[in-house]
Amino acid sequence: MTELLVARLESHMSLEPADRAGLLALPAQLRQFSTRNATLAGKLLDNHVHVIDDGFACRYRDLPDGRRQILSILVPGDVIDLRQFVLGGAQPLMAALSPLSMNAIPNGSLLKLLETSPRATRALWSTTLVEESISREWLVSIGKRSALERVAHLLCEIYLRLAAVGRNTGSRFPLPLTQSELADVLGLSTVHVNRTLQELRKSGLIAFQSGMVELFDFDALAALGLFAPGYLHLREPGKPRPVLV
Amino acid sequence: MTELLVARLESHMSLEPADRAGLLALPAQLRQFSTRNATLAGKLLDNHVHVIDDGFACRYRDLPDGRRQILSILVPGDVIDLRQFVLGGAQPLMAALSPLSMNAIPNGSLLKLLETSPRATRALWSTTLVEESISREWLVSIGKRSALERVAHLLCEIYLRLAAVGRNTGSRFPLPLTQSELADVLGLSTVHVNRTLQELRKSGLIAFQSGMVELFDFDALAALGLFAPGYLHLREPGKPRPVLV
DNA sequence: TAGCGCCATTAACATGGGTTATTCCTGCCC
DNA sequence: GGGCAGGAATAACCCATGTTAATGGCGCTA
Repeated sequence: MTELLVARLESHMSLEPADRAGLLALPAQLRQFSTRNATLAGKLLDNHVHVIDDGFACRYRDLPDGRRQILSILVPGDVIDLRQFVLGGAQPLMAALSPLSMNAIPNGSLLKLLETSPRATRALWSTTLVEESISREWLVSIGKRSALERVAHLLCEIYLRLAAVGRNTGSRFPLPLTQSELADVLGLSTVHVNRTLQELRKSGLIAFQSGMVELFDFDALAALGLFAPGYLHLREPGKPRPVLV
Repeated sequence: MTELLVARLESHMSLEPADRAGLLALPAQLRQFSTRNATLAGKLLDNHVHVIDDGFACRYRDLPDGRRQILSILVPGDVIDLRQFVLGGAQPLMAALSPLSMNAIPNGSLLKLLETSPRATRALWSTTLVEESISREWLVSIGKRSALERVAHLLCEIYLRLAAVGRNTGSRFPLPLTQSELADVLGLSTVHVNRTLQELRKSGLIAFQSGMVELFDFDALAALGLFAPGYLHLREPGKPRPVLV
């Protein structure tokens, strides 16, 4: 049951049939978490790697005095604990932003696949590189983009990431974050997120209600947010990206 | 001539003798760049991976209207183009922050090593994960830390990263960035970086002159910057981190 | 359907850090 | 050794965004 993982890997690079078969043969256990907002600490299986099957989660860091920064938004297809698998040590905390289902793959099975398939290894490696690329783009947003640009940029990003795994409906997609959580993503205050969303609504660019976003003019929003999709490393349908070997 | 690379990998995880030997056997060509401030675009060898041997560089992103965000500071031991090697596609721009020497390793040789050594693969993978971890910590800084905390945090980070590859001298270390470049790292204005450095100097915590920093009280600076070194994934001397397999 | 709690919205006000501009310093070049 | 250029240091002023606080709405649950 790791089709979604394969789809995700193939959104970034092409796979050989043997690698795809190896990945699809990985044993996976589907696990459900119904409660929003719950930290995932202690809920993940030890010695397993988890792939989000449905729902949203986030990584975050808390500072001692209560400030919180959300470090990444995790969507279906994201592998959420490769760092621990490869490097060991602690991961940033994670929390569910919606009811969540995940596939848990035993470390041992994955390890066996990686021992025999350098290409599958590089495919998984590349998902961590894409995540890094996204982190860096968020640095640009928080460091240099205005509030309006930041919000526009984030909406464009999430839209494309969801579209890559088929979780959008035309120009609509789910985004189950409160304004206060968006504030922690964007390095803004809740109040200012609200002001900024109002402004985007008044310009007729977006609707955002009950956790659903609609983009009325993606190109205009992308221009406003100085959004350039290259950092997502998505292969365009017609243009497979050259891959090593 | 890739001892520094091995040292760097071993600062994060332990290597088996065979892996170390394979890494040390990689052919490498030492290349010098004497001009500061020059973009590295077009200066790196195609189909090679580069490891910084001496000097500082940075990755950065320019926005169309001239805003610039520095995404990472690259120090000796850093491998600077693994993303391109694994994922292809474009990398963020890079620039030299000082005269620079780098070892260029042919992609083919590296690929051959990775085909045969899953552990060496995971070691290189882990350097990209550590870089990602650093990017995320920078997100916390820019998103949530005050200017004073940001500067303090950055100095602690660079100090430890340089110490891990033996490029500090007691509590002193090189940091060849202008205040305006620091501003682009920290998401601040040049003027405010200056104000903040003055404040740290007045508190007797640091000296910073001609590209050399001295930390008079690392612990106090770390407390001020809410600095917790875990995200650097450095193995403490006495506590080797458990590694897969 | 009453009551509770979380979230969104808005207003009024405060401020950290940005902007602009000037001076100073130092190293370098002719 | 005079002039020039880039960086550092300051000052004065400004504004994008933060803070605080109050109100309203909506979906639970009993």
